[in-house]
Amino acid sequence: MLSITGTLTLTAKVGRATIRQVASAAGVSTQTVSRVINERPDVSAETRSRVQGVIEQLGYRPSALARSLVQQRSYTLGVVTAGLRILGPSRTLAGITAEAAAAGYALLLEELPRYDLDDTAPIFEALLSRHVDGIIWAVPEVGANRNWIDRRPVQPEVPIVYLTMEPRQNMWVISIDNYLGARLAMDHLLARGFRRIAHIAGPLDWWESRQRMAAWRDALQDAGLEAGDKCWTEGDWSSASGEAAADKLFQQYPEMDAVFAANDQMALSVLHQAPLHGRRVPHDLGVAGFDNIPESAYFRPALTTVQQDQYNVGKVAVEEITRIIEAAWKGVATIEPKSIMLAPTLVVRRSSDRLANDDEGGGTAYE
Amino acid sequence: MLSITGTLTLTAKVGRATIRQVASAAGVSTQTVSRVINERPDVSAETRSRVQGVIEQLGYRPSALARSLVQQRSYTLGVVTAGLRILGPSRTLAGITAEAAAAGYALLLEELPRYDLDDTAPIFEALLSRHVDGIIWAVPEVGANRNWIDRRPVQPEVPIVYLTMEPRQNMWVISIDNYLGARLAMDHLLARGFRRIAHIAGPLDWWESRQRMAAWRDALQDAGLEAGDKCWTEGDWSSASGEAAADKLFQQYPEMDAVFAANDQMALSVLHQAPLHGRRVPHDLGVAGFDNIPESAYFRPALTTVQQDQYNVGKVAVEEITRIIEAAWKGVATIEPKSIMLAPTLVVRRSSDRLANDDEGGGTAYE
DNA sequence: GTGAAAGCGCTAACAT
DNA sequence: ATGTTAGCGCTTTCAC
Repeated sequence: MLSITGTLTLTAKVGRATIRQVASAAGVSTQTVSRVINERPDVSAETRSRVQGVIEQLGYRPSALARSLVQQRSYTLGVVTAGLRILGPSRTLAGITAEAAAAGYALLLEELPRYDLDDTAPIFEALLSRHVDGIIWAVPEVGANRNWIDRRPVQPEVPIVYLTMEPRQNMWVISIDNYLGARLAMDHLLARGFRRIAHIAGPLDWWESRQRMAAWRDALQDAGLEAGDKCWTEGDWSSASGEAAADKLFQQYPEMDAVFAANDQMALSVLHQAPLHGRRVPHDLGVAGFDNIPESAYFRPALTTVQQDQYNVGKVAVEEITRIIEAAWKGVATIEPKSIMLAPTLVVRRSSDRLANDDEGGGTAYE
Repeated sequence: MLSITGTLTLTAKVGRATIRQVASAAGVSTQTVSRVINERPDVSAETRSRVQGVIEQLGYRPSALARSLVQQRSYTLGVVTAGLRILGPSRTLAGITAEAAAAGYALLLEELPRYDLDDTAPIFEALLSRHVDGIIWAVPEVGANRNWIDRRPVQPEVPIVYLTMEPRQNMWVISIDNYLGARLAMDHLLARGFRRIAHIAGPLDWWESRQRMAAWRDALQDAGLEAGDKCWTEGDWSSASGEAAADKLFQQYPEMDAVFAANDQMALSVLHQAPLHGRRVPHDLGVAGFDNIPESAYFRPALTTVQQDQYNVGKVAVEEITRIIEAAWKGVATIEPKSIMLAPTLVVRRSSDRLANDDEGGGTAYE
């Protein structure tokens, strides 16, 4: 029977055994313990079970930190987000957490205090100093907050996947196709017979807002319809701004017969303002939104809107970045960066049904 | 002039200088470089600036990993969350990220796939193996998902702060006072003259739901009013469940003159179902919700609801846990665990104003 | 004010 | 199948 005092460090803290303590208690070398915890085949069954017994008994837990240091690989992803207070980014984050867990990666999270932050160096420093294997930049493209990209070295230390932005050369970008989504909504309104369709844009320093607005304009122009300055106005995503925007449109474009709002919150305000201007939705005014927030099926009337799968954006981002990391690790020739555009879908509800029967006003939303 | 080949590792990867490379290039020892990057006073101004020059030039960045290993302290917090798809948890997370950044801590994020997960050991393993200095358990208390707490060792390796749960002995708990919040809503409805107040509860395996419901019942009973089984029903937080719940209440408790819903989404459905049952809100039916989601000011009528500052919960959690960590690090005698209950506030809007003038129906919500 | 030696906990590369 | 040596990048003694 081996004395436990052997090479045991006497000052060992309670509750945190080291590989050396395990080795000594099991009467083997640290290397053998390492082989056991990494499930390597070249350990005899007898030794393995003995070591495993000691591990259990001592409550030993390998240090991912030490492992990362020696392997120069941390199985950790850096995630930079912004605007967690609103729902979109958190959904993307949910997709990231789920897929990262499945892929065996931990997540180091940073949230930008503002969307329009240009000095991103400290964020990268913080992440890289902790040896992340890759970075997911899940910040919407707003204003000039992508300028720093052009200042970055051509070969970054770790792969970076960018979300929610205009695809660019030589970069990994994963976005929802906002233009397509808005186009789906517009084509639907046109097909339903609406002709004078107004637009409440999101803040136009957002790339997503510009995409949605471009689709609105193109759809009208392609149909030979009017899309002049009086036909649209800008909001800031909030219901409050939507209210002001709706009032403005009723004033400057009274002949409009439909409104396409850049998100559901602003569309909600249109639903509420319409009756005050003597319009019934959808008979006198068609309305469509964007996002498909959970409540939109319960607006009155239920809101036709564009569904974007933000959860999936996060999921795909992790899938891609882990592929890149694994490839680089295996020494595969650098993978060519590509952009991925995910297609949104249209959810048709009552707010765009101009021939709707008045009687079926309540009850469940139909989709 | 020193040859750069001196002690330089020739296989050094581009873009990642080590402290040794800096030392060698600056003609000093690694200790001196360490002193410079840690802003220790005992370095001559001349040496310091020379070293700093080399650091800039080489783009050297200290490895937080190596530092964590040797100092046995990572300046990293583990955050365990659940339900990022909905807004509450993300707001708390936003408070955590902001305060952690301010305190100089990084965040390792884990999301539970389900609320009612009882086998939490792997989560702790993952976090502790990465040497987190503390853990914030930001998972709502649902069903038996707190049972594992009683199985944990009395002295955990790192401090844990629990959010959104019933305060317990010898634990750090930070919660919103749901009972108080619901009581605020109920006392307000009673003060406005409503007497037969029904309740749509959240899922009753949630601690928060039970708190809100207890306050509903107590408020009625304290006023000598009825709070029997026909006066309430259970939803699942969704607007869809709220719709079914509202219908059920109109059937089983037709004499009700108000509804207190456990969240705003379910309250929204009450607002919509009321007209179908010949009730005008607020004249024939008062309605109050809980959460103050952004849209609730734009419901029609605008919704009276309870505001809970979930962002602040996250902020306070980080403040507390960093205090505990710093204290432990300085060897201060263990701080006595305590629970903190944060008070919600009531936001009074039109849906509870039974004497409201019909004319002022539209426009801006008044608060 | 500065440096040398030792070691945090682990694994890669070689022994045997 | 197992052990030895070296070292990941840094900090902590303790010298000088």
